[in-house]
Amino acid sequence: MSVVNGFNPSAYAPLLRTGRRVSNENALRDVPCPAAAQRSTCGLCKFRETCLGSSSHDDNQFTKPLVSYRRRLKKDETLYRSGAKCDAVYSIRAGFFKTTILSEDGIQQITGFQMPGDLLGLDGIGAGKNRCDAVALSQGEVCVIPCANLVRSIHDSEALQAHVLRALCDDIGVNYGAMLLLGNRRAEERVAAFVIGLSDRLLAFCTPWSDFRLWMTRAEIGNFLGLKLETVSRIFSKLDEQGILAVRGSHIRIRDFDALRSLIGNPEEKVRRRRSRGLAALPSPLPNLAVASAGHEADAARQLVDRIIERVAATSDEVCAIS
Amino acid sequence: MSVVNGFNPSAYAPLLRTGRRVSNENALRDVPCPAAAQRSTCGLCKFRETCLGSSSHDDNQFTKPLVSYRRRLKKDETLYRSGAKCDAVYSIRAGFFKTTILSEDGIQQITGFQMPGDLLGLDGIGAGKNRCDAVALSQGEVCVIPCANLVRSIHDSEALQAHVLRALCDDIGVNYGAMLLLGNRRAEERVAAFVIGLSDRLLAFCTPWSDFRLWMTRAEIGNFLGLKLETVSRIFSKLDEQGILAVRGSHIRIRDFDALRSLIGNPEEKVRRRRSRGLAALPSPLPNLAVASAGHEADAARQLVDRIIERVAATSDEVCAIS
DNA sequence: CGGAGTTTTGAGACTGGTCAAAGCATGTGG
DNA sequence: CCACATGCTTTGACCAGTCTCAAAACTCCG
Repeated sequence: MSVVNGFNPSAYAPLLRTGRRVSNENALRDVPCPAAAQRSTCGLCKFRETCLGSSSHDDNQFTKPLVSYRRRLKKDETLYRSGAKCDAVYSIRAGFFKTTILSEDGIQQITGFQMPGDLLGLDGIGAGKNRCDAVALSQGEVCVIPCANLVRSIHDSEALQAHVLRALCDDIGVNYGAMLLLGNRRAEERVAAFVIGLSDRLLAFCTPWSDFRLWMTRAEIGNFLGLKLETVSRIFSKLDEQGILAVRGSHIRIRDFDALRSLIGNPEEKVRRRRSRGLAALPSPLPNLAVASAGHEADAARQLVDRIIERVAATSDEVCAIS
Repeated sequence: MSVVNGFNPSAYAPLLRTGRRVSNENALRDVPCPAAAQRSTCGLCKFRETCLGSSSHDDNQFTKPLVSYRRRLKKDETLYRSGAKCDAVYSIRAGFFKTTILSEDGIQQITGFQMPGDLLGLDGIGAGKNRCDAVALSQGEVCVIPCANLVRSIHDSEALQAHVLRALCDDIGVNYGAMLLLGNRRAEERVAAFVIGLSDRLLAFCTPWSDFRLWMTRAEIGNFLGLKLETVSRIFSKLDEQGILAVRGSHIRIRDFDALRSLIGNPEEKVRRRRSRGLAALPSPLPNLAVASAGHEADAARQLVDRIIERVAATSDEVCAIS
């Protein structure tokens, strides 16, 4: 680890203290476990080693700082717009975001939800233009990494190059998962997978995985999942009745994780129907468990172990509340 | 252009001549315009400048050859498997391919169809593992680019780095388009968009855009589009009846391109219903025409002009048949 | 307390899926 | 060269899941 690695609690503190608008200062306040979030914010960042400049140990040469400044956003504020020149990439320090595309005939599709530790705008560096709109779902803060810095640094540092390639490829993997979800899953499965996916990512971000806030509206969830908001609402209600989830407005709690997970491959009594002809539901010719679930792959093992440990250990839901 | 740029007609000729199995030697025979295909194969390749090594003019240093060898595949042969170590990336010289992912519970999703000029396996370089299975839909041939070569060369050549980033980002853009298709479009729109997309790409690949072979089965089209094969078949039949397409088995002809295109935003008399609430169908707040249609962006202008010229000029369908 | 936006819930319509059977195309073997 | 087998495609009838429209309930905020 280099001395200056970007993780500096004091640099983070102002975000907690400031906030002229008390009502909207929810970027961290609403995260059930602010201390944990604070602790891990820079630790999750892919560029933490080089963000503020460091004497890079792999190339034996000095690298200039990646991050030029930080930017804070209010809820509903747009970070960047599709089609605009991509002059920077962003690493999320705080807050939740969505990215959307807009078709020629005005149809909007949410392509993803992002949280602290995620990168925004990386998909624009290839063409030099942003492909999405990025909008804050809550108050948030991002580290601004100018593309010029990034491209230069990619050339200088093999580690950084690997990071960027990795992030891009992971993104593609996540998109593949989304395509599978949209193309092959019924509504209930999609919602279940969505909640599980959120839970997984929140866990990596070190907040409680079973009890969190949905930063997006039903309409946004539905848009992302290819469903209408009413359908999402109905499924939430149904899973609530079944005791699998506890949904109260924008707050959700996973009460039976296994049941939730089992919804995905086994849509109730439809199972016996599933031996259909055609492409779907092959009896898994080779035991390929690696793909299509999310974007984990190399860290998957470690994360999975962490998750299992935490989930098993957590008989109560008050896991992170100690801090 | 460097002297050795990989485009060498004599190197390509063997593929045309060989073929112990007369019946399956259809990689090029079935393309309506073999001469055009041959002409453009290497010209479309993103690595044509450096594939065989060249004194790169942007870095003023000698670059080692990218492509180590070529590999020929029979129909239904697997180029690489998901989860396997990604030791190479492939540039398609001939033939058509599909990439698929397999979920943990055995559901398969086709993530894309590839044709000459496209890259395969690039999404694996980040994690070092392939994320998809890649399978040949026809006899084909690929240039094998070992990852080691590629990663080394990315570091040496800024142009190549840009190419790779560009290809990855374009891939992401295409995936976004697919998500929009799967999440927001009805069956007829999906099929129409699929045919148009194929046509566009075949045109870039310099084969007739209006009259081509569908290399994939109905089941594969349906899987890709999130529909069942019967639905695809029904829609083909319907568009055939309407005189928009002429579909005979695996051969398709676009008879009314404008009508086909107009199907996408305006699903018949549903238009007036479309003033729905929620996220969909905003009246296009900003005229953003850049996204979500396909992967073109920088070359879009040129390609578009070409396309329009060719499409307008082509009163008959026998465009490329001169060669 | 009132208003705007979000969520829930219901009733009915319709798209697309499911199952089934017949029609075709392609390749194989006699 | 033809008959047959296999796999793909087409078409029909029926049904289920999801969408649409509508209205009431709720939440958040001024």
